[in-house]
Amino acid sequence: MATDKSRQNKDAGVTGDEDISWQAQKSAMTRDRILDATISCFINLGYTNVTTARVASAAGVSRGAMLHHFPSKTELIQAAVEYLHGKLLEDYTRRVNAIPKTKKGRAHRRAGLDAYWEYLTGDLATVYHELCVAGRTDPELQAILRSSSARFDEHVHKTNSVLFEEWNDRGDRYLLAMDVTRFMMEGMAVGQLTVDRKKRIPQLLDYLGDRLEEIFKEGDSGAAGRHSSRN
Amino acid sequence: MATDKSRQNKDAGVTGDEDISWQAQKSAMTRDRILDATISCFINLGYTNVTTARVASAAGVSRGAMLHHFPSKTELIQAAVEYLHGKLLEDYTRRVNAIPKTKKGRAHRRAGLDAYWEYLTGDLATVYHELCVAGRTDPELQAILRSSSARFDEHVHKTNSVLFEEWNDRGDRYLLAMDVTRFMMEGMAVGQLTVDRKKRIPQLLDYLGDRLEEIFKEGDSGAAGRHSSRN
DNA sequence: ATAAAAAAACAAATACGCCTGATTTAAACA
DNA sequence: TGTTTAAATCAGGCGTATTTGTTTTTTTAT
Repeated sequence: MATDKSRQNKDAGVTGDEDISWQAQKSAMTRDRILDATISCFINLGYTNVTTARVASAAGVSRGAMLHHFPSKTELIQAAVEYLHGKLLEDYTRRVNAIPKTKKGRAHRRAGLDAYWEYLTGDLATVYHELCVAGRTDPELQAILRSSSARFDEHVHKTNSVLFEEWNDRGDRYLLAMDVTRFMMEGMAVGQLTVDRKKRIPQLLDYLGDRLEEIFKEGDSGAAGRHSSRN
Repeated sequence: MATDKSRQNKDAGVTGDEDISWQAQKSAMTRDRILDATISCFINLGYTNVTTARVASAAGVSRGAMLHHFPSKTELIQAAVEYLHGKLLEDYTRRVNAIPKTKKGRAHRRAGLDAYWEYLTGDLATVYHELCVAGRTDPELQAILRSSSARFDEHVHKTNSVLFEEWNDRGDRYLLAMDVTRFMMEGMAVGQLTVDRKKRIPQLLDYLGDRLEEIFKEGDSGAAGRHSSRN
């Protein structure tokens, strides 16, 4: 993977300084187009219904061309999963950064919850969840996911540290808040897969937000009022 | 294999009231054996890797015999899903009924949480979740699931009404408690699919139990009630 | 001109549904 | 009661369709 096609600049003095040949650019473009098409197929068809022919059709290339870039389906899936992780990170950070900087304190944290919810119910996270489920009985996919998810979790953790920076020195309470948030919202996202429960979602988000405030409030006023998280 | 020839009731006029022929019994037995094998294949192979040949092999019958009972794979899946729902109900009610009758009040409700957790992390619920995920891009499976899940949800609701009978006249608070419980625990169960988080699970269950008590305590004594949870 | 990139044809494997044949059971009948 | 007939249950093979990977051919860029 990561087949860098940027050689043949050895001594071609004629075209000289072009260390990235135009052919390599085009190749990389079709490669990305194929990966994008794979993600689209994940979204539209589901992981199990993805075939190399459908991906090639969606990408607008022939199967032969695709097999040239990805010699086997396994390598295609592997590259697509890494690509998906990158898009997940970009999606998540984009939503978080879209929170107005004017929001502070509780409103800021609540906006973080909403952003996380939008992220979780988006197509990318849905597909990622589907891949995790499929990985239960697909050791190959499981290995691919495991190798990529470590970096992903680390980056999310870092982003959350920024989001909840006023709290990330709380140790156990911080972990509890993260777990409660993640699990409850993931459960809500999964539950929405089957039945439409949009009406109760806002209420549940409100409730979750209140509980998070509570978790850290208790830690605050329990000992002494240090580190006021009011803003 | 397993051909128990227990049909010497041929002329035993004493038991003459057998209006169901022994052939029908045997047929129903192989039918159930096939359905059990299908569930096993769901568990061991995953929904997408289930083929008619594997099911027949696991059931110990030939594909021809299976096609006699289930003319197409779709009908097999449909019957297996209904069968799975029945087993899910039986599993859930068995765990709930296994709660010692000596437990009362808060301890009883907490035992209900544990039972629900054991149920959610069991093989059957895991497979059911997998089917729901696969149904996203499989309209046929989605229709099958929808037609069966209604009765299932209704029965679970009834069981929960017994479990939390002291609260099932609370309207909104009851719905909130059910949603919070279900979503958070489902999220925990899903999260455990990928990463092993067994260490934090008890703490989270404790937290969830406390929040449930809190929800109804507040509703009990208005805005002031913060007393210890009594029966 | 050469080598990469793209397209298309080809071969192998798998899975589903259908068909025929064999065995067992229930019923009909002398 | 014993025999025959019909129906159900079961076993296995065959053809078709789909998918994958390989190979061959054509196009394109350097």
